[in-house]
Amino acid sequence: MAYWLFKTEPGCFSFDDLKKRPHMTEPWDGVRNFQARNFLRDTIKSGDQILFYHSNIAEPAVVGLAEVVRDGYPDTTALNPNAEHFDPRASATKPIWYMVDVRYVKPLRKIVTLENIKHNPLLADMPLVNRSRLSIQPVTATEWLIIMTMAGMDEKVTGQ
DNA sequence: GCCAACGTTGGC
DNA sequence: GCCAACGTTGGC
Repeated sequence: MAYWLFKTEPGCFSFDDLKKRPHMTEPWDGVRNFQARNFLRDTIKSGDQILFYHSNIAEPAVVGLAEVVRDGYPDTTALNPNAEHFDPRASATKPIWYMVDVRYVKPLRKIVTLENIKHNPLLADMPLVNRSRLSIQPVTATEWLIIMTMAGMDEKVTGQ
């Protein structure tokens, strides 16, 4: 079981949007970056835990927890000419882009802002700090525990 | 809304 | 396969 940080612009898809459908899986589609694609296709597995991060807002922050419920599979929005993230290079046999399904777990008791994270030297190696544009990022178990503590979460390792 | 960082594209 | 131009991300 591994830990990840998934970024999203809340104006596009927010943690509340995920919460509205707690009993449905939400495909995490539209990722069009090769490094993030590789994580989605090869590394991220069902059961992995997710820090849900809101970007491109006044106070960017980790706001909640989610969980991967389906391993990577082809992102068919790339094949749909009407879809926002259509990619004419993609095909059914060579999908290029991948996605996973995630489910809502729970909000953090206190959100952990980017500013909070930047102020903690133990989190200085997070891609969020030094390679902020990567939209799907690995999180170490240590980083996860630190962020759970900052978030006021009693249970250090989540799941339920 | 500005702009720096940086990933991607395409000419050579 | 280098690298300049271009486009996008995302913090501020």
